[in-house]
Amino acid sequence: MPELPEVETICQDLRKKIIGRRIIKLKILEPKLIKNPTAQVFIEEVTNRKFEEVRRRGKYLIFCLNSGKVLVIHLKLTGVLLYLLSSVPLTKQTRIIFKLDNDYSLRFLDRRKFGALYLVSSLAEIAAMANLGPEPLQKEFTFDSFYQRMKNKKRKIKSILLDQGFVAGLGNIYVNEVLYQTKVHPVRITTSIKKAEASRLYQGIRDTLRKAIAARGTSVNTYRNLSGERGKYGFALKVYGFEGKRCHKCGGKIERMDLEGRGTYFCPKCQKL
DNA sequence: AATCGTTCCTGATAGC
DNA sequence: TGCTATCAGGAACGAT
Repeated sequence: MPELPEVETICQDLRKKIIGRRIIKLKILEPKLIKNPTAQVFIEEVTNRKFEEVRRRGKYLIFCLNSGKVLVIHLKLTGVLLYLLSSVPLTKQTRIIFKLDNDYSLRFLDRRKFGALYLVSSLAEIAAMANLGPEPLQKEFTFDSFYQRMKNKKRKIKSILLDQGFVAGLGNIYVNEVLYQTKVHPVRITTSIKKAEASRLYQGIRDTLRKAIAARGTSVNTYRNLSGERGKYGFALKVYGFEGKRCHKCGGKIERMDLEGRGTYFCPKCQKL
């Protein structure tokens, strides 16, 4: 599942490849993925426009076009963006193709069709984006506000870290890893979290995200970068997907529980309730 | 306010 | 072997 480090990796690669490029043809094989205007209007407004800027906000990719409109893509669970020579044969999971003015295409693949594309005049038109919390690697994400906002809620720590309105960009893999690293049980209630623990969480979030970006993301599943390569952070994972395996800190067994529909991995000895 | 269940979807896998 | 049921989960949504 692409989370902040994966989307950031794609974003960095996109900047190098598509800035200044014109979209000369757009093929939508799966119109359902276009959430904002109709697929027809989307095609009309994207075709012949140039990519001027690419940015990331949370898990959203933001493409500013030279028309002033903004294309937004969320990869959800299985979305993949590939920059390929247009002559490369299409694969089965290809859903949308942006043919560029240089023999290359930007292709959106999505095995499970959960992805979402929008074309808007302002990001505020996308409600979920308007409600996004701070960017964890930016200045706006301070320890004081992180701790205060946590204290103002009465929720499970794992739920709140996954909440995009609390902090933008974390997903299930990195939240499991951060909680394990910092020895905080996923079900701990935010009001009971001590300042020292919150501090470890805050640092852990930033540290983990930075390292994962440096490793170009995690490819547990379908994630691939723009060139179709896997991220290397999967080798650094310590709990996610390790049910029944030994905890490398205490030698105990990693357990898995269901928390609000998400696979939740933890070491019951290191992460006490 | 917080949580729960449901929906979207397909491929991998477990079980028979 | 080959079928079918189950599971994975980001985020929106409605209900409790």
